[in-house]
Amino acid sequence: MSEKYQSKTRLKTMEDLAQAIGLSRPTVSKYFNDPESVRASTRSKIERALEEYDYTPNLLAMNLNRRRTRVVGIVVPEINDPFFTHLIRVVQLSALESGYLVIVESSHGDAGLEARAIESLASMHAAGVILAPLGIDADLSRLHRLREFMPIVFVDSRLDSETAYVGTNNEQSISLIVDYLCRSGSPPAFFTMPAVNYNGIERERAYTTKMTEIGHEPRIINEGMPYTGWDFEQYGQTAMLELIDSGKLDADTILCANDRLAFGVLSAAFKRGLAVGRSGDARLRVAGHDDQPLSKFCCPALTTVAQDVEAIGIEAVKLLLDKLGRDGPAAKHDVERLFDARLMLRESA
Amino acid sequence: MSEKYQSKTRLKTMEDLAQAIGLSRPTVSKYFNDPESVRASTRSKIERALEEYDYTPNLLAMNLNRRRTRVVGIVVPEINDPFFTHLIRVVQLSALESGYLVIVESSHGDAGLEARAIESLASMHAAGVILAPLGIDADLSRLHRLREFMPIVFVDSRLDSETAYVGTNNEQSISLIVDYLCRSGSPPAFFTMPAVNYNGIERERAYTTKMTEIGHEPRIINEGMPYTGWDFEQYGQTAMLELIDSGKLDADTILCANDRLAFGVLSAAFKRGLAVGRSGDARLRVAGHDDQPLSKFCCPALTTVAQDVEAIGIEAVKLLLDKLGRDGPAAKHDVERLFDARLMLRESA
DNA sequence: TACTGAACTTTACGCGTGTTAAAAACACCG
DNA sequence: CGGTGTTTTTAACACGCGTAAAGTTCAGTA
Repeated sequence: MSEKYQSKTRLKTMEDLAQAIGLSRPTVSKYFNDPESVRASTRSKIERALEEYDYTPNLLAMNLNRRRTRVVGIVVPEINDPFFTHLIRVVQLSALESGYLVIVESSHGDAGLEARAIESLASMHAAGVILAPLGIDADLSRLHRLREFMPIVFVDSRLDSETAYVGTNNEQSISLIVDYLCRSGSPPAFFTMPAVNYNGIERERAYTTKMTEIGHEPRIINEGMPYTGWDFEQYGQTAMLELIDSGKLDADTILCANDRLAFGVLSAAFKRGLAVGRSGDARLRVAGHDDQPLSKFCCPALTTVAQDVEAIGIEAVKLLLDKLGRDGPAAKHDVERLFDARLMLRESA
Repeated sequence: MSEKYQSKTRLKTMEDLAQAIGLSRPTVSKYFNDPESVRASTRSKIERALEEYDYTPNLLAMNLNRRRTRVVGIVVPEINDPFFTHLIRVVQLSALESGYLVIVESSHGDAGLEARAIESLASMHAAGVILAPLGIDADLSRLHRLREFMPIVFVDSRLDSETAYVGTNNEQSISLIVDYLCRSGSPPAFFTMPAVNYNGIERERAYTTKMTEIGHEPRIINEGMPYTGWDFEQYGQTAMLELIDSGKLDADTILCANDRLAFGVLSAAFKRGLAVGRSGDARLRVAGHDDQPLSKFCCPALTTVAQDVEAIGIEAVKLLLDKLGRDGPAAKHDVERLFDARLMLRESA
């Protein structure tokens, strides 16, 4: 009866709990799967018992023999990237509300680990997976097979045009920042990102299209300085230093394909004593894309466009859970949901 | 026979696989639990079949009825913090090598979620948990009860002196950087961190002790500007701006309790046109603690001490797995393993 | 060849819960 | 009070694999 946690007696199985209440196990089981499915008086009996005893249903056993498991996976290519951790956070909290267990897996940039993570989720009959794919390196045919019997929602970067996808409208976001940059100064050159996924390609194309459309010459400033991998800041710094030192930096304004590149670019400019910003004495403007947590603490604070991570995460969960509702695992015409980005006007451009 | 993945026929249960090979299920089961435990000829038969068929054992079923589960949890207070994501990465890769499934949980700064995460791990009889506790807010008595029947290794911040702990030797790390700062310029004032866990307390104490020891007056520069929460950069910036604007900034050198505070401090200094660094014209030096991924891309690049995250993660896993080896879940005299930090000399101090 | 120990098969139970079908108990209503 | 529809109980099987015991086959040795 005591309110203190430590005095609650621990019950191991649902059977024990049922017996302590004076109900049958199936009834208690029904309660756990949907509290509304039992009579109100029964419900309050169970809930009173849950106050008094310390019982947590065994997640492994719970999900072993369900028609639809209450497990969803989220697989990200890199857990060191703040964008993905933010996404994980949103997905986890949002799925928790619907009573789902979220299994977080990271590929750590390795295609083998990505495959392994998905395999592992499949093995436990996860109800579905939210997948931010590695991109270029991912095993497409394998994913397509998986899609047959496990709902997948892609986020961040899409692999094909058939599967459900939630992400940022790169055309809108790039257009937004290009517009702003052109309005407020000289048209931007584009600092493109290492080819890890289709975001880079999409954004570069969006840039080119937009620039042409408004009558400017598009220019990729780091053309022919190829690099693959997720070490964006380092690449941004190295490439920018090379540009400055070789005297080939012939742009007043640089739009980076993502903020992490911009961090490197800003640090290179600082190292070489190049003032960045839109104030009088600065000769260079730098803008980014994504609005990472640290972007507002850059020196100078980074002007960028903010992806609506909250919306993306919540929508991805919603979409996945919807797919679970409809019984057919693979609907033919899958949804695509793109969210607009917001301009974050700061000091760097 | 085809090498192509998509042509492999998928087998659902271990029984199916055993039958396809012509072995009994228990033998195949033995193989999965320890490939060395079956005859070499049998092993190669199984491995050939695994090439030919697509089978992954069901993780839920596998761990439901084991004496010791092959599941370990890692619980972190904040998944948005690069230190923890790095730790997760190391732990995950290291545990994977030993055949363990790692379940990643984040408290998202909330004590209720932390309790829930641990409860959930306990419910699936996780073999053990690596826990970076929320700290101040954590429910100590609950954790002590848990410790009775589930091995726990604390990392990053300790809760008591009884339980296994792996972390950084804050005395050494602070001593190291204080020494350097005193040697190379005026003695540092200390920018302490919000009271989220014992790291802050330990580091502040280490600072005071060291300063006294070498004959300098210790000074906490943000004394009386209290704040709780994990939003370190923002706090660092706000507090520093206040210090500058009120004219109370009477220090040449600032040692921040962690890098994230330093990011905020640097950005505040930049905003106010205060040059930071150890070059001629700079009047202020700033140093940090942790060496986060972005620290080398700060403007100026942040001088700091690097925690040995790799070593900490690997040791935590090793310690946990060792505890699992010995049968008693709670050894009385638990180990404490502290790792030294390395000085990362950059431009900011 | 007989012997011995290791490896394997057979058989069977267990893990903790989901799920079902039929029977029993209950609540509500006229 | 009897009838009706809803809840709950009972009983049983299922999920996929771990594990144990006892019997069988196999390899290597005396």
